Amino acid sequence: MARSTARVSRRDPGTDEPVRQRLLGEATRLFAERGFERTSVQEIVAAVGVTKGAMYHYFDSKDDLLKEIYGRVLRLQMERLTMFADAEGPVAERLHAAAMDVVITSVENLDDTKIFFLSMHQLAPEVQKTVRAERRRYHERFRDLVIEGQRTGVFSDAVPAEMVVDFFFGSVHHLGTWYNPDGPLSGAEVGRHFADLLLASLRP
Amino acid sequence: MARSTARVSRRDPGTDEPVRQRLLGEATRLFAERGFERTSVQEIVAAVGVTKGAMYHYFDSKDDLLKEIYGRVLRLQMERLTMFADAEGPVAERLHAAAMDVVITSVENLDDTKIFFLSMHQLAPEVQKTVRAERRRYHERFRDLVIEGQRTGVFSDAVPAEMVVDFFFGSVHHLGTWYNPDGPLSGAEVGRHFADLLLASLRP
Amino acid sequence: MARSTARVSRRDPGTDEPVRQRLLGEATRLFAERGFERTSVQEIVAAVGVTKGAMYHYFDSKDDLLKEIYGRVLRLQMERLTMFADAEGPVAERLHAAAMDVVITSVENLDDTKIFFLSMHQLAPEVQKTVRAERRRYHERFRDLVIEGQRTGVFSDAVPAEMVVDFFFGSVHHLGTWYNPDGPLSGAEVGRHFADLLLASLRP
Amino acid sequence: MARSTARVSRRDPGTDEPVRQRLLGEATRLFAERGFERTSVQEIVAAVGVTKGAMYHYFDSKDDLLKEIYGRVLRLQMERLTMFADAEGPVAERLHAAAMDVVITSVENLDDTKIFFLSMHQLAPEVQKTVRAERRRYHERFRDLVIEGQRTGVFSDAVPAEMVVDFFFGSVHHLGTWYNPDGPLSGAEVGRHFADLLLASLRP
DNA sequence: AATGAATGAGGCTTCATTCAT
DNA sequence: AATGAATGAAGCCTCATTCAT
Repeated sequence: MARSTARVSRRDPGTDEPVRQRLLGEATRLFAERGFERTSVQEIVAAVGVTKGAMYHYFDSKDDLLKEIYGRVLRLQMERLTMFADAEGPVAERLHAAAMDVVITSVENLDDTKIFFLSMHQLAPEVQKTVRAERRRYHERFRDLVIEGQRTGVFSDAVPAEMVVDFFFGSVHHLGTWYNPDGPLSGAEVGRHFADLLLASLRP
Repeated sequence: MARSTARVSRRDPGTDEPVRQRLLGEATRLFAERGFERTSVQEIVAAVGVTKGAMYHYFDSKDDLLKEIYGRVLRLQMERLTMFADAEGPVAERLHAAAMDVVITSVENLDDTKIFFLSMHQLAPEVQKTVRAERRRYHERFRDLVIEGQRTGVFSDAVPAEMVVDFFFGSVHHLGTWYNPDGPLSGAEVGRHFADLLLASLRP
Repeated sequence: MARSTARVSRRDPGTDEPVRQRLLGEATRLFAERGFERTSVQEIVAAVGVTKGAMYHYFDSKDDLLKEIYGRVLRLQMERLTMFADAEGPVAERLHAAAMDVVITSVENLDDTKIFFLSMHQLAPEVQKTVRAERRRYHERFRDLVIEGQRTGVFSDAVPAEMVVDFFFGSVHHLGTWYNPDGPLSGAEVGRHFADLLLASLRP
Repeated sequence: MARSTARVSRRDPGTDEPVRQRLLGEATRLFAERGFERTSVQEIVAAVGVTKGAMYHYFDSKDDLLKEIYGRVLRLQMERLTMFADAEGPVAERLHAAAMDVVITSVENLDDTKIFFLSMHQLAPEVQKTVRAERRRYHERFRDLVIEGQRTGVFSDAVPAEMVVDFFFGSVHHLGTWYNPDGPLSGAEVGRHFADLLLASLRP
């Protein structure tokens, strides 16, 4: 029940009013916990302590809430990937760091991770398209690291880079299904293992 | 009222009534296409060409339809895994074959794959528990193969077997998200790549 | 409060179920009494003694109810006009009879008359177009009688036939605004006066 | 809270605040275009470029806006009728002029004409009563002209004066339904035709 | 003179399910 | 084996209005 997205409110201090952020926060928590369709607007506003009208003052619709959540996730993930991919150092190190980080971030915002693949259907077709396009760009950025390593002979090219990326991100996205924040493994530990597996599978 | 589930076992194509199977088939297609909650009973029966009464003759509820789908998937996957795991030959070969097969089967029944992780929320809590338990047994059977290899020194034990399995199945389950049957890659090709990556990551 | 549309149920005996007709009847009464927007679906079904679900079993939406009412009115009026216009006899007599009849029918179905011009806005654009087209055909049929009289010299052509028709039907349609069934004037009396005025204004 | 209506009398273009007039103007346009209920306060203020608070500063309520519109129409029409009825000259000429003028005025303020009969339902009962009373006085003033002509033998009394007036005004009020300012007919032309028809129908 | 956040009531509609036949 | 009418609960959303500033 930890509000996984608490860090988001730091995003734009000054502009973000409390109520809007609280609505987004509770919506995230509830969508992750019981799914978009099984969460009623009534439940969200009750959790925040306002009325429906307030929600419709800040958001166009229930779908709009979801859209905002997707936007937030996409923005955050791309930011972090760029940071690691553009760093200095050997490609193997950069890939390992980026891989570890996406696991850690996914675990820190586990609600977002759950929602991302559970609720794609609920987005309006055109929004879905935007999300997928943004997602593709993200994958491509990651894939380029693999290709870079393959070209320089650091990584094996037995399996196409594209597929390596799909393989890896499938694992990451499914963290929402099984990872338990109260369990024995920290996000960093899982991240290290996942990154190790990725790098191991790429050894020439 | 509960005439339905009793019949499930006689799934021989010749004995089974067409209507029941067609209902299950269309439900699977529609749940995969647009999600459980966004599919109405009306749409399912319309797709089959019968009325609601017919559906409620064969199934207790809309949830019951979903339960049947889960049952079918779990049964099939366990059957196939057992077949490959219990075969003769070196553990590396058996693991590779099982890994490839689960990909191929997931791709052949892509709708089932999509539904499995999309609709877990919709199952009644006790059914969810059963499904998770069955799923755990499945993972354990797979994990045992990895452990066997680690114990015999064929596989590295740098990463815990449990985690290797979670890593691998995350990738498999996410096939529903990106795999396109009309695309350039056959299920067998993806299966081979995935199995190769798994084995590569386990090299000592 | 007389159900002005009672005669409609004779339209298709055998096919029309009681509930559907009763819904249409109460909707007509209430739309005329307080306007479409100020009548809630709840009020309609309460007046009939069923639940909302029943209404949505027979009609697609509240708008659909209105559409049906328009269809009924248009059908009835065209039928009657055709009957009088196609009769035997001098054109002056036929026009007088048709004019009288439209007044009598408008008064007998006063609720329909009120609704017709009050609720055009509420129809979906495409339905509105259909209604207007049908209405135009009706006017043209009437106008043709005037033209026939003008061509044969029975009527003056000082004012264009088109305008004579608009002039006359404005009066007819506004009956809903002032006519009181419990007042001193019968529909036939008003009809005679209106028809007399029409014919008088057409004297050469 | 009731600061608004006091101001109505100072309608001199120079003294009046722009905002109040613009609100009334856009409200008139929108009510005519899509009906009172289908126009939201939000749409009105957006069209003017202010916020809701501004509207509630000048008007007590949305209904108050409508009341003002009715008041404006009633005042204007009575003013003009009085002008023509009290003029010099034979009654036939005065009636013809008054009849023509009401058509021209109705066409010049076509939005008002549309609203008048479309939105009567939306007025509070007591306001409705006032409007109807004022309207009756208006009709009576017109009817008196007809009676004057009938008594002096200039007009036929085959049809009661009351009915002649209802007949004529039905036509006038319905202009909002069909008259198109961009069409081939000017208001004056329609006015002449309508007045001619009225006079023709009254020929002894 | 005007804003913008927030309310609260009410509206339309969807839908899984039941039941008599 | 199957129909079709009907229910009842719940859901999303709109909107006129208020109020502190």
